[in-house]
Amino acid sequence: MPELPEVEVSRLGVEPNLVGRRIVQAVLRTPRLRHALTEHLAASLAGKHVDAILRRGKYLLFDCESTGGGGWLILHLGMSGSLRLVAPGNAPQKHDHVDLVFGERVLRLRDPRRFGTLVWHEGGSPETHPLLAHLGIEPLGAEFDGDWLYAQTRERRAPIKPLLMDSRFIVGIGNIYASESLFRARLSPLRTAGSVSSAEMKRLVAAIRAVFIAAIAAGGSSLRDHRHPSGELGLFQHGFAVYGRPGEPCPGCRCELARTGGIRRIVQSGRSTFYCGHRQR
DNA sequence: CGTTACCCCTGGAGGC
DNA sequence: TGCCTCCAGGGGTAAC
Repeated sequence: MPELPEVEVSRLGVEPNLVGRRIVQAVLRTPRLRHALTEHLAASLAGKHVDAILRRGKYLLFDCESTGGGGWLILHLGMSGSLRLVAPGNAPQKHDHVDLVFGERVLRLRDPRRFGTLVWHEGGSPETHPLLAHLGIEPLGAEFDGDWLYAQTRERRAPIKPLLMDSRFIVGIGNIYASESLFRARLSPLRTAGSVSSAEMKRLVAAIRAVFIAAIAAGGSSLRDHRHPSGELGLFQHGFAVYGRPGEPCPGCRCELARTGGIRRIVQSGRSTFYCGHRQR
């Protein structure tokens, strides 16, 4: 579910409420998500002071290094995970697997499909953890620009859309925002990465940034489970140009539905891709 | 290299 | 009402 914008919205929601506070207790109600939720994990979290909450790709990183026996909590929301801030005593609902109790407030993880991840990392930077060690470039970072993307893709014969979703290459772009970014850049998802020109790559970088910035500002996309930690719904799903709109007129080719056939749905690497074959070349 | 199949899970939508 | 299939915002592996 959550792609970079939803994870960043979650981070922005929890950061001002939790940084500087101490985890009194970790309540683990489910034996495992993607990884086991052990007594060791609960014991490691108890008593830790949260110094900062960072994001790397779709991972949230809770910096707890200042406490004795310190380390990092590494959290991934998987396909259906969401974070909520609730009051102590708030009754957990189905799929509320984890509570981090911070005294007068509780950080609650809900994840129906349980593809999420919660692990404790000791021994320095979380970048050394196997889950993070091979992650690619940050799309909102300064090093990511058209020149970088162009240079990195010259020998790539894979279609551009699945490449955008490859976290070893670039992080944070999931199935929704890959389609939305390519639409904004007017690039076909079927183009091989190596065939995309320098000017087109510049357009693509600008499109990815613009879509992410707009989505974060809108509170992310709430298709099923995503919420702002305060409980508010994200609104960006109303701003999708192509995702989930097969057969609808392309918002860039208005009044030409009969000629263009509207938005198409195809499957690439097992995932749905939505695009306008008329506008995106 | 790159693609496919399959796995981890639950739930919603739609056909019958 | 039930039962069936397909689909879903992620990511990992093995096989071709």
